[in-house]
Amino acid sequence: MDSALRTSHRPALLRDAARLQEALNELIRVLQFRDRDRACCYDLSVSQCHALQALIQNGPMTVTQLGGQLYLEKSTASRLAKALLEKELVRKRAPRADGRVVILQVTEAGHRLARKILNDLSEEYRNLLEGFEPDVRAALPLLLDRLTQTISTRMDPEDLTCC
Amino acid sequence: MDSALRTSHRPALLRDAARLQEALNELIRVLQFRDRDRACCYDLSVSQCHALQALIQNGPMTVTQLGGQLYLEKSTASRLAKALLEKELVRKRAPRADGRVVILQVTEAGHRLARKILNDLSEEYRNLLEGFEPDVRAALPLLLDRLTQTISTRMDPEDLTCC
DNA sequence: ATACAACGGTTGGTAGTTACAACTATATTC
DNA sequence: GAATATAGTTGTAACTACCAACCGTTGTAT
Repeated sequence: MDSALRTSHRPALLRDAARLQEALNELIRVLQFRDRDRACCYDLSVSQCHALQALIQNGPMTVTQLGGQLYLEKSTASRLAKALLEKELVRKRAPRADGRVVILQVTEAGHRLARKILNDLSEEYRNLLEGFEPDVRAALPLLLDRLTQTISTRMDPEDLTCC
Repeated sequence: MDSALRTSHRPALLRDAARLQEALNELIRVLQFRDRDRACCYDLSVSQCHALQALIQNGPMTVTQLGGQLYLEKSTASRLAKALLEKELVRKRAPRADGRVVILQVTEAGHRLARKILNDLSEEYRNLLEGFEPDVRAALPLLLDRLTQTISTRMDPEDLTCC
């Protein structure tokens, strides 16, 4: 069906691009809204939650590395670290060779909280995924990873801050 | 392969849920970063850009409806509208029956700017999609729409602001 | 018919997110 | 040992967003 649009490749690609653009826009709005809504439940802001998860997924790291993980400027990462330190969800690991760096390590309390958040959220995603066919369930994360990877590497090389 | 994990259904579903959770987290970070980076190019903030696109996609609407589209509080939507009005990308349509409502309509300048933004972004997405197989290209937006739809309806009914 | 509740929108105040620039302290290099 | 580079922090400013209080319009009830 809809053969008029599928006769040539170009229009199909452009149409898919436009649809992807719209779909991602809508997705980002919904996710942001959900995250804003959920964050308050744990006495943690959205970005603090992301930081905590990044530290758990990738292990102890420096402030700058944390910023890299989250695509944030080092000053922003520093303040994020400060907030997590104050809440004692993270601690500074004994400095080693280089006296400048701060190594951030998730505390037991941090792990507990993160586990709780992950449990709650996974529960939600489990219910959500039940509405999808098993093969789609499995494919979805892989596809999203690939999409993220592609977008991310498309931006990295230039690194130009504007246009 | 990996039969230990696939013998029962439960673990597979939970594992997919966890992966989806991580994948979406990463995706949202990358997209936010990209949007922050791009916004400045058009003398438009990220949320103003979203508002403009929503008004174009869904036609003229009231301030509250705009807020609904973007998952924002009406006061936030009001200020967004104000900013777009000041930039003359949007105008107030002649009020009708109800003297309270303001109907927002995109101006010619607004359409021009939106077209430009969409063109630039579609160009990016076109290049991005070229790395994907044709069937994946077509499936991706549909899948994302479905995902968005599912997340969105999962939140609507409760509408509870916290926990 | 008039008081009053409901609604749409705006404004004030506040909190969180983020970047850029300037700064401090530690390391490296020549 | 001075100059330079690097890691992190702090000051400042713009953006995002909510809640609460408000104004004016509309609808409803007595």
